[in-house]
Amino acid sequence: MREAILAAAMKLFLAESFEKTTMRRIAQEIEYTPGALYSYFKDKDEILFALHQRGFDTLFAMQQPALSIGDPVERLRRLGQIYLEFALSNPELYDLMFIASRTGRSIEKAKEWQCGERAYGVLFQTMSDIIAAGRMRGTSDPGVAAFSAWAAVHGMVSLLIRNRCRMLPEEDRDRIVREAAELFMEVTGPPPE
Amino acid sequence: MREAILAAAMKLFLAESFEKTTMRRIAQEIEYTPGALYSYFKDKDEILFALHQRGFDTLFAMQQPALSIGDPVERLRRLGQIYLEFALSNPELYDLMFIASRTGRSIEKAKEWQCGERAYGVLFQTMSDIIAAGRMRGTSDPGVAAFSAWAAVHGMVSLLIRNRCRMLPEEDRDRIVREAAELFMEVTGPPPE
Amino acid sequence: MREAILAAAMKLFLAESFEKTTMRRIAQEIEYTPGALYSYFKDKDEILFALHQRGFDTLFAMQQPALSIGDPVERLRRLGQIYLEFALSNPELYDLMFIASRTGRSIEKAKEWQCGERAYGVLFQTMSDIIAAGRMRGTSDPGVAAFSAWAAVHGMVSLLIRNRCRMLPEEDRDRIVREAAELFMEVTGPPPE
Amino acid sequence: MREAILAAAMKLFLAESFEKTTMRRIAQEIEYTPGALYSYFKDKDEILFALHQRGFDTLFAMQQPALSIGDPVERLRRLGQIYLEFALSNPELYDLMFIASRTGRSIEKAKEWQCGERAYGVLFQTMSDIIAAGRMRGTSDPGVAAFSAWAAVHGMVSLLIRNRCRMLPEEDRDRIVREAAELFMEVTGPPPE
DNA sequence: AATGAATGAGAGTTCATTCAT
DNA sequence: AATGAATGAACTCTCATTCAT
Repeated sequence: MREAILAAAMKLFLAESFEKTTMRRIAQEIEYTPGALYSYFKDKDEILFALHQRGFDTLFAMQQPALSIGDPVERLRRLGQIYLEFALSNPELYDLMFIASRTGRSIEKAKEWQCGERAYGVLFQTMSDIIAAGRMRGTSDPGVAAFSAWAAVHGMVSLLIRNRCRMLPEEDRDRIVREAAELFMEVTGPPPE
Repeated sequence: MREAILAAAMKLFLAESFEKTTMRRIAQEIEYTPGALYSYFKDKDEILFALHQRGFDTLFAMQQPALSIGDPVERLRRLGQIYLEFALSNPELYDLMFIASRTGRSIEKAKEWQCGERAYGVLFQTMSDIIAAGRMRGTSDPGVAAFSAWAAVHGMVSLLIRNRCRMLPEEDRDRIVREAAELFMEVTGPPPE
Repeated sequence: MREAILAAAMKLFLAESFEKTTMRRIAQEIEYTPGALYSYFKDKDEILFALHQRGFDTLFAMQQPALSIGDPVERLRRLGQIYLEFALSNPELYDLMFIASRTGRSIEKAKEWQCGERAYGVLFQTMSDIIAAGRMRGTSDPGVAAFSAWAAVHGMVSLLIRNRCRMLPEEDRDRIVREAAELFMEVTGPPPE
Repeated sequence: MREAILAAAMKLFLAESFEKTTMRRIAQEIEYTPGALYSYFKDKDEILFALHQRGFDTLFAMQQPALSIGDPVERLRRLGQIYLEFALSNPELYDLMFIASRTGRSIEKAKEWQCGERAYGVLFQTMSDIIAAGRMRGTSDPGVAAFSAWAAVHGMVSLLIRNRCRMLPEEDRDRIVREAAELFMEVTGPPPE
């Protein structure tokens, strides 16, 4: 039942826009009255927050298989692919998680980004490992490296999602994204002898 | 006269926020009535679009000094710095240009991104030069290289603007951004002998 | 069972406020669902009305000890004190009984003020006694005297409850109320020789 | 124009109740859309507050002729009559001023009761004069005396307005009110020799 | 070219109440 | 007798927009 509401909310995110996802429309979508939503969620924020968490849970689950990869460079490559896969197959969810303006307090709360930070932690650890292995070219600060890597994939994804890539021919986008991600991998170097 | 309207709109944009830039407030700012705006602009979209273009003009102007830098790697570095500078000192405007959902159809029009593409062209050309000079490590496709570079800076900026960086200590952000940008420069290599 | 509902409603009434006493909260208080209330009371009005009556019962009970006071002037004084005590320690209930606009028709019904009139009867009788004893200064009409006395205390109470007494220093209110009530007693005179 | 809105608001106070006077209904009354009201008043509070002030202005104006009465006891009597006259011929306005629950902040503000305190000041001064002339029986505190007198008339009026006087025969009410007010005058005494 | 007045749609939210189960 | 789920109407307020003047 909460399920149906969340599904409707998500659908509206996708079809329309973040700002146009109103309580009224969600209700209309599931053919209920607006008031009914308040039996399941305290307010609009709580709906948004639930979607949010759902997204992070999904992302985290997708990351798991990569964690067992021993070579940290290879692990980074795989994490990047997973991130892209997640983002491009759940664009509206990604939008909510990483792009949308925060409206309510729910997203401001400390708790909220526990999930976000968990995912970030995975990346940070991988970068530390790469640096420790002497395989990072330009920095020895894992914070810098992690942010840089995250930004590289987020940048691509968010340009695509918010449709700022008209200059990339539609049919080449997949290839370009893949190769651009691979290009970023050049910041890592070969193993030292 | 359009000038005054746009100036007022821009002021609100920069000072306050995207959502608070209402027709009422723009009108109030220039001490006119809301209705008066409609003599100069068809609707709110058209004002937004004009701000848009103005943003691109500014960015383009800021890029100019870099164009005369002979070494294309150095030119790329400078272009990146300029981009960051533009974005971080005009966050609301940057938001409108590169992040905001397109609300109206005016921004959907083909014409729209002529300006965006002009700025992109500068980057593309620089990447071509780098590749031609044999200084790009991982790719020989200037489209891939340009997109990758753009995504790297856009990613950082948009995470910052939309406030997804709580894990970065406030006081380190500037440094981290600078170093992360520099890290990306590692995708370029030394000149071949 | 009705009992529990009324107790909960009364609790909310006394603790919070008239407007916050909603069906939802009453139900929540007794850990039932809102709908359940409708098995015991036709509607919200009926609950309000029952509280009403309960208030009058309480007031009437509080009045009892005073009735045995032989000296009617002394009895009046005591009745006034009791009235003030009741009102100021149950302000929300007093509000419902004597100030609130009648919302539903239940309170409009003739029946309703039987209880009110019973309390009034006590006062009326006391005034008659005072007049009969030749101790009322300005009138020989017990109706006039009773209304006047009631109005004197109700006036004070209702100004306090509805918060129109900002000009009285907070710390003096109790004293002023007590002395103002005593001042009214001056309308009675000494026993004739 | 503001006039029409205030008139409609007042009419609703009278016909329905304080709480049922909504923006929608006011708008409907004057056959406008709700939004239109916001051109003339910032919000609902401001409408209420305007009515409020209007009431106090009227009351204050009505008090003026009495101020020149030299004998303070006579002046008090006249002020009481004026108060009753004001209240009973503007019951819904009186209700708003002295009975209605305060909803918004406007009535909470300090400024607000300047007008109320002005009217109270007139009464306070009169009581001081009476005490100075040695004509007050039971107290020498003008604060007590003023509050007591105010409460006496307010009590009568508010019982009448909120319709708690079913025990008074309709046709006797005027007389009873008049005589009850006169009875209160007994708290003043004859001039000392 | 500009105003003043007004519209109409829509926002989130809350409430008393109903009714099949 | 009681629940769970839902309704429908109401609330205040804001906004882009229109249009006669």
